[in-house]
Amino acid sequence: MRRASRNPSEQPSLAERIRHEMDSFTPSEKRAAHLLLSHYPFAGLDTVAEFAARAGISAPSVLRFVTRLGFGGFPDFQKHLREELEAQLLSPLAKAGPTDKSQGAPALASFADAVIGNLKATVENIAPAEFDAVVALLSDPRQRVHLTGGRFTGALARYAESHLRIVRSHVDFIEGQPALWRDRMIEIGRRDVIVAFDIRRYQEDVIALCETATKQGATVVLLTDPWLSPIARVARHVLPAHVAAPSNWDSSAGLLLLTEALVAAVTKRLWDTAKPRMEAVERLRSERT
Amino acid sequence: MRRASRNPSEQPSLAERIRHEMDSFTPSEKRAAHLLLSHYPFAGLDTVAEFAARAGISAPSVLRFVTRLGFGGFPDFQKHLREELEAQLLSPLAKAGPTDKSQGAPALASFADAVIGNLKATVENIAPAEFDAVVALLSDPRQRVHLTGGRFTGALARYAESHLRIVRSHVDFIEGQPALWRDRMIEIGRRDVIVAFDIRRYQEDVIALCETATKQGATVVLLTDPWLSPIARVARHVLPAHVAAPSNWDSSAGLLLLTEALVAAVTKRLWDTAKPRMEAVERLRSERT
DNA sequence: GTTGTTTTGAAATTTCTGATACAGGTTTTC
DNA sequence: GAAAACCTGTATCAGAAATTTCAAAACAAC
Repeated sequence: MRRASRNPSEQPSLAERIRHEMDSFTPSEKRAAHLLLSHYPFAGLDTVAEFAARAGISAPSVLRFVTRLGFGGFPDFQKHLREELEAQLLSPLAKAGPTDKSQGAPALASFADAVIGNLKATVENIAPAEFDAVVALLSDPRQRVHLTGGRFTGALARYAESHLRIVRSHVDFIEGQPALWRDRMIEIGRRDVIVAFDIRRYQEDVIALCETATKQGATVVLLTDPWLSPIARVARHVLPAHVAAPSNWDSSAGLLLLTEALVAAVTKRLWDTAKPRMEAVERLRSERT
Repeated sequence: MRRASRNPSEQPSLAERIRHEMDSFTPSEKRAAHLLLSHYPFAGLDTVAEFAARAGISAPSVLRFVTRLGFGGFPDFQKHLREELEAQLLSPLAKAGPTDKSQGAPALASFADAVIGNLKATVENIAPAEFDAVVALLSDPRQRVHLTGGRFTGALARYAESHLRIVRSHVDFIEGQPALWRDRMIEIGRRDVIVAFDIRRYQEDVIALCETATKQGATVVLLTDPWLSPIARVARHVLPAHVAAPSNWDSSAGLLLLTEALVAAVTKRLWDTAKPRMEAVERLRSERT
């Protein structure tokens, strides 16, 4: 056990220790640990009863947890949290070096760094007017909205659909395979919006779908990577997202960010009609149970 | 709108109020006030007795002080301090993003800030051992991997499936509805891994699926929010992600981050077998064209 | 299956904290 | 200078919170 320096910038934070010992905990202890880490350290400043209730375990389990961490009792534990918090808040260094990426899962941390970089780059490269125009389009109740995507991005289209379909009507998901959408195309026209997700290894069938829809007079919104899918040629609006990651696969986090931001904006804009819809859905869900 | 503006720059801090009302305090109250301000807000987080001793006054005087500030009692007072502290500590993240949110789409920029904050918090709260254990599990060719999720998170499960299915064999997606998976359960056993996505408004059918699978001897991996789905009780591994966003919906970006990081790690680990598989898929795709 | 071990929560117990009543002292006011 | 109003601390109480005990349940090993 080497004796680390006692300098204030160093943080042998309790959180770190917990993370490190996580696998040696019992199931109940893990629940306590997760709760604490998720709201570190505030979750631990409540009473034992409150903490136990939030973690979904019993009070004694909480006590055993803190004892296991080496504290004499719950008050001791809380005192430590307070002191740690105070030290961290007072130390200006703490703010400078936020993430202790020293050890642990370097893979996860560096991956996250890359993704965060993507998000920032994505936001900066989006034309605000373009974003707003898409929001306006998706908020127009007269338009019918269809979502589609490729092998991987299809999941994002589904994600968008599952939210939008609650917020407004006339929302659906179109499978990528031509055989599945060819027939529908006769009904597609000026009042339809196609939101297409398509990134590198652009997918023929999605491209074909958008081209066909455009010919019918539909409006195409494209979410793609910075190299732009060929769909950009026919798309009315294009929102590119950075996708590079330290992986053999691209990261879709930027696309998800745009998707969620769009959904949030549309929900806000249609709030008067969206709210009762959301409540109705909630009611139906509870009835089923 | 019940809640006053949540804007971070605003500071209706209790400290400010105390400073303002300072001259209307009695001598004892002033001592209490000074102590509190000198170590704000930590001095107030101790017990009444401790606080009284440090301030050099009696416990009842402390009680009168907090009552005078408008709190129902000492616990109320402490709760307020904790909440204020928490809000203050979390806000720097929001400010951190110096993206030029001045113009056009402030919605997008602030949304991105919140998401980035989520990602950081998510990474910090993941136990490396837990992450690694999940990677090992998903990299085990003897295990069969099944992915599932709820209304919204189902899309993430599909996203994971579409990647994993290329990297390794025995990967599939299970629809949430019990009618669709009940039959399959007879084949689920010790050699099966269920990766479940479940966030707030935890979904009964997904919970039921995991419980059933656990009884059959399967291993459950759970990706959830910090409040932990009930599935955590039966899950072998739990990876929580922060989901709060300035929206009527939660953000799944943290879950996506974890998903992509897992896929990246598994791909790397299984690279020897994954590479030929990926090439084969590529070949098939080009042939079809 | 059966046994031994570990984990867990309900309930009883103990400790301690926050709250209150009251009396002594101080300042204010006429 | 006396009375009133006001602070303040001591002693005490009520209640809540942490802790311990113990038996049931889950789990693992055989």
